[in-house]
Amino acid sequence: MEKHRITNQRRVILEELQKLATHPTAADLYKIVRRQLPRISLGTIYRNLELLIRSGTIRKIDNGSKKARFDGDMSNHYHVRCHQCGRVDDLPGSPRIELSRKIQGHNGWDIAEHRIEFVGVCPDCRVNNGM
Amino acid sequence: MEKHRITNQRRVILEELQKLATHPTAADLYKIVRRQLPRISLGTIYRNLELLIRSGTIRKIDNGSKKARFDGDMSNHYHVRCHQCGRVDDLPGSPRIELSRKIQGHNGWDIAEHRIEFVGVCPDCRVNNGM
DNA sequence: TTATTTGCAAATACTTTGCATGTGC
DNA sequence: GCACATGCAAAGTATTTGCAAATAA
Repeated sequence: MEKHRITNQRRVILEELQKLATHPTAADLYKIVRRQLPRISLGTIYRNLELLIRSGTIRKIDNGSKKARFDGDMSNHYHVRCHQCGRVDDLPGSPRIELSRKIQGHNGWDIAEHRIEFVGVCPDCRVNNGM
Repeated sequence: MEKHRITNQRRVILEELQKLATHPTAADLYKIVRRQLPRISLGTIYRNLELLIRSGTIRKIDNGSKKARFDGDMSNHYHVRCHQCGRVDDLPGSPRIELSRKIQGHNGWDIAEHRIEFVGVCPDCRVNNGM
């Protein structure tokens, strides 16, 4: 098992991520954390996010874009992503565990989990579109 | 509406993609198409994939990795992704259209579609893991 | 003390783009 | 003929990494 220290950088990164419901990108988080730690580097953001993922404290959201987004809420939930601006919101309601069970063993695959992502247009973009 | 020509490059790229059930990356497809068109460039692969997506002929699969994968099968289906090697297979069974309907209108979102991705370990990796 | 972590900068990986040339219609 | 497409190389964007200095335990 890896030995992890509680550095200021690590603590602030995690605190800020857990404070947000907005699933920030690494660059978003960099901007936010720099308000408290102006000398932190983007490399440190990435290294700590990676480490926090490995330790099961946070998770990375696979969204269509090239930029990864991060989620400090480890409870099981689904996401809805805006096709236009990339914003990701949480959805209420608990996951359908039976979905994974149903697929289990299909063609020799060992299924651990499933993700559901709804894709649409967020309220802000709807307004901007003039709807 | 855009005017598209049927170039050799475009035709071969589409044919090869539709021939495959393996959801290749752009680089995979580049390697395959070069067997027929040795002078094709990777830029042309990307430009044509992009154009074919815009015209609704193929689709991009959002998988966790940094490399995009492409799917020449536009029928509605779900995917299963290998956590270890990145391989993506199709799953049988038709999508649960009622899922999107159920979410529709949540918090002002306009939902167009949903995506389900199962994540696990593929048969090959299971064998390599000694299971 | 000392193994881990950081800041910085350079490197990497994938994708996109500018431009002169080529080609489908 | 000419608008669209290609090949090539350079640029762009997100992320990762090497290394000397800093620091938590």
